[in-house]
Amino acid sequence: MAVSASSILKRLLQNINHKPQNLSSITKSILNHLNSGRFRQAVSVLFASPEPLPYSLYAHLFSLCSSKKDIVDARKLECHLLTFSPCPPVFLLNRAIEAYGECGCLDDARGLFDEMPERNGGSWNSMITAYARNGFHESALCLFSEMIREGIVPNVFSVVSVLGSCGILLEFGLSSQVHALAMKYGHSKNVILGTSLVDIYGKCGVMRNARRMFDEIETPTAVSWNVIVRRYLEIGDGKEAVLMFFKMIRGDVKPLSFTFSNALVACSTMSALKEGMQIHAVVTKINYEKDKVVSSSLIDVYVRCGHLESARAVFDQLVSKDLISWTAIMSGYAVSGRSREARELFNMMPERNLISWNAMLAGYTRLSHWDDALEFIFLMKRITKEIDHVTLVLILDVCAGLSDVELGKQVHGFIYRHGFSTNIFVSNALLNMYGKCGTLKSARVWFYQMSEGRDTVSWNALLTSYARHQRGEQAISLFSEMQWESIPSIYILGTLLTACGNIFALNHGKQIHGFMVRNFYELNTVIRGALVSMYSKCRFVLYAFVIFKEADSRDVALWNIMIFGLCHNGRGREVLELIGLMEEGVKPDHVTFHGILLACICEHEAELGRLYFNSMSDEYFLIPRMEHYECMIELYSRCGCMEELEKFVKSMPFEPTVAMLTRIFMHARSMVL
DNA sequence: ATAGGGTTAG
Repeated sequence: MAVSASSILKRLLQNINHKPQNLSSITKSILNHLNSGRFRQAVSVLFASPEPLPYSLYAHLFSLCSSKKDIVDARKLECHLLTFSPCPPVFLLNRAIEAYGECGCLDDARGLFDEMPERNGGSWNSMITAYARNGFHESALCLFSEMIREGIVPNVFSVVSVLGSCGILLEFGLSSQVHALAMKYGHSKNVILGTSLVDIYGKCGVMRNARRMFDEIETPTAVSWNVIVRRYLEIGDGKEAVLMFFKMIRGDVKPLSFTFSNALVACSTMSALKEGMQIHAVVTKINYEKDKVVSSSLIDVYVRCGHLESARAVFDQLVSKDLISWTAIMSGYAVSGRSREARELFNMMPERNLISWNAMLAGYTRLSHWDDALEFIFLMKRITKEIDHVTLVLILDVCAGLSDVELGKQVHGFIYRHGFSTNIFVSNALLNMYGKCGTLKSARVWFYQMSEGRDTVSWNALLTSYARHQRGEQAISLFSEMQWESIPSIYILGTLLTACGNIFALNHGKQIHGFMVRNFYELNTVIRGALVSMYSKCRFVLYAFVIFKEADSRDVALWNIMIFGLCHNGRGREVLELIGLMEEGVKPDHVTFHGILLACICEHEAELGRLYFNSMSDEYFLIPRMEHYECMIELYSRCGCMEELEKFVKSMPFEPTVAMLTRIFMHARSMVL
């Protein structure tokens, strides 16, 4: 309340100049009470006195009732006003309507509105706002159209008020009409109107219109910028959100703290470190570092970009840390795989809520630390009684990780009893749990119980379980069923390809490949790998090679799949030719060398194998693993290089395993025979 | 006299 009692006093004194008599003692006493913050006494003094007051004092008292949501005193005021002023000015009655609206007493507001002897645009507007403030947006819209029908020309205030309700009801068509009306009456230059139009078109998801409205605003205010950034963020266009933020900075408009966090969240979703850091610089420049909300978003940006230390620095320099900033940094450690440090922070937290508990638990499950997770769940059960769908999903993941279907069934019971079965995340996690535990029958039963509640993720979970448990045929037959109700994701297609490879179902594999081509799925590296692997396993290595060659870029995993595919088909020579072509930037890893050594075995290239084996540690700093030693033993044995073999076994940093000795023995015997 | 946006952690 910018209007203080003393400024009222000043205005009253000016009024008095026209009226020669002195300020009444009643008015003085009321002002006295108001000055000392005794609102109720002020009103009771007023009511006790049979004397009209200056209008500005009534106005002030009404607005105090509004802010205090004091319905009783608002009614007293109206009563006093009407008793002593037979013909009060319209604006005072509008104030009364507002007060009733703020107090949530729509009947009083509407009653007064209907009984007013005379109304102006402000009266309509107060009533419309009263409906809108109390969530009766339909009534607000009805009243607005009634106003138009009565021939009252809406001013900017009415238009803006009614647009607020349109925005909440997502009334795109009506908004356009009101928009047209506003233009007709020449309100096109008003910033606030322009901003609400940006807001509404954005809320209705018509960003093109929103952007056009924004571009038409001559000098957007900080609020206008906030709206456009927020709306871009909401429709998932983080890039444009961030671009607009920087445009705002270039336009020398000081961002609101909301705008900072909106822009930072956009950076988070895109893992845009550079932009995040630039925004951080602006935050520092205009001294917003103390802002808890901005800092929490900043922490999240750094966490998601993998810059945990920067996140920590932001957290450490916060003077007053709250639950959210604590949770943000703790969860940062948890999701980065540093659960020990996360737990230390968790223990240090001055307070925790369900979100903090869930974040810590998620840290354990992300790392597959199932035992820690389980212990934590029991602790959680003991200390906090709270649990929600996120907790349940995590607990089910733990059951799946531990393959503990008995525990999973108990959780299922809990879910049933507490009405979580309709939550799609929970029910999918349950499905996944049954699937991972290998209880495919339960998975299938639950899947059909989900009936209309299931989605693509559910299908994926079921199909993946079948594929993983050597039930490729069933997975493939389910796939055709699935297409009746959902569009398969690229992931599920990958899973199916793997299933086809495992059961040598070349025709099914080809069908899935064809399906992807026909439906313009983008073949990323992972899917390409699945295709290469499927075709190689089905002895169709030529196709595999074409898929491999057609890739725009190849990572080491794709190379490895191709190399193993060739080995699998006895094409060692081609492997040895191919690895000469490994692109710059793709470094061979353990798996690559395993494949190369297999190829050497295939082609009886003992000397070449030795060179590659040595280059592992000499050139690539890879420490050979068990499989590489096994390959070398196999290679030397097969080629009959017994001296090299002996030397090699003696040079090994560990004793040969039984399996190794058996291999050597078998080869030696076959040579003798 | 009356008008717009409304954030951060799982």
